[in-house]
Amino acid sequence: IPKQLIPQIDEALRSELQTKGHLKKLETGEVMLRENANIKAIPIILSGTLKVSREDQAGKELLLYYVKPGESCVMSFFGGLHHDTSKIKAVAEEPTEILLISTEDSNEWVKKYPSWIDFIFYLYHKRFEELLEVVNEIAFQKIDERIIHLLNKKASLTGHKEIITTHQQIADELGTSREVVSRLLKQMEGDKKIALSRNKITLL
Amino acid sequence: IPKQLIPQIDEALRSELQTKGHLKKLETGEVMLRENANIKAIPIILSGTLKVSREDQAGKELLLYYVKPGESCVMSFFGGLHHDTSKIKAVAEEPTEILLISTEDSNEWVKKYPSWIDFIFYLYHKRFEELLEVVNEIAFQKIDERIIHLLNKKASLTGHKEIITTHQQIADELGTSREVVSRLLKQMEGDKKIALSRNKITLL
DNA sequence: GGCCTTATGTGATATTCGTCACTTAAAATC
DNA sequence: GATTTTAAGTGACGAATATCACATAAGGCC
Repeated sequence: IPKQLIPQIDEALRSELQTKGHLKKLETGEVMLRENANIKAIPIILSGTLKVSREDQAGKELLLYYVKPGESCVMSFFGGLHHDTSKIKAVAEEPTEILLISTEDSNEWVKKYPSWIDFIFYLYHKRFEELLEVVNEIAFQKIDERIIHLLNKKASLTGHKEIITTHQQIADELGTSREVVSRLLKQMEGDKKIALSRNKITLL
Repeated sequence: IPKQLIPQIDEALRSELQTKGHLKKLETGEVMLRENANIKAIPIILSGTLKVSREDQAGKELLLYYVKPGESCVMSFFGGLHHDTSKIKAVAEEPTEILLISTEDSNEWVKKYPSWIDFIFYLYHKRFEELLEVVNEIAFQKIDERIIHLLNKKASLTGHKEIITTHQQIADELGTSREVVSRLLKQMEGDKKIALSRNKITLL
């Protein structure tokens, strides 16, 4: 099933993925990995999107990044190897197909396929940079800027200027409260930056 | 020079580090790597401490983590490979000795020494988890809690209950202002959690 | 079409934090 | 020991955000 999804790996490895990987389909909203869960496998996204977020003790959430087709949740990689528990939560944003790779297989491929190593390194690095972005945002940006940024991210993810979401959801992803988001969105509507309707925000 | 510093690598690689690595000494406060600089080598800390932080456009700073002996600044690893520029700043907290590894050597070792791969993976993972911690802190904790946490971290780093620092420095590391830090510290002193004097904070 | 659920709008108010404008104090230098 | 530099203390104020308490509206469902 995997093809030009992951260009950086070689053919032999690609066919190993085919035979050893275990296909799984997730519904929208289905939780792939919850915090503190044991990590048993490494998922590679075939289609759809995973949303990765962090929660604090009080249950407040914060979006970290999206995992798109051809990518993987790297935390699983090393974590799986060392019987670590997950520090993050991963939820399907839309119907999503993933290929589960056992930690044993991955471990073996590290020895056999240099391109597997490259792939993992690439993902680690990418996620690392994304995390740095998140740090920058929450440390230095005001919530209205963060909302704009999030809306743009969501729009580029789907390719639509219309974003199907609720204010509550945005608030959760930014770790703030619904009222704050509603107020700021209303303000942006006044500034003709967006148009609001129930369950939908349109970028202008 | 390297010895039981990095237990996870094997002897052959250890001697390669000896011969190929280039020793460098940094003074306190000396900048090893600034943001947007080209990455030419991977540093391994032999003694001392590197402080890694992020800056925003306005020049505000934020401490990300400390790099201790036997560890490395992983951003360099992949970044060096792909001629990336640095997203972070690294400064010596105290007189620090580092071993510089060229990206070419590292690249070769990836093929020759499995333990080098393990080492890099381990560091990536560790740094990743630390970054997640930072995200949690700035997203969910109030500044007084973050100050306490920082003081404890500094104390455990040196092994002393007396921390040599200024309020300004703490403010910088947390990305806030000096006045805020002074006020909150004063409050903690009232609560008998710490004792204050010029250039020094003592944990009680 | 009426009812119910869920989403959104909004005022009032409290906290937390950032900023400005100083003062005071400690240490460093001469 | 007087002077200068640097660190710390503090009041006043403003901005950003959080929280509470509702009112209103939009869609789904019977």
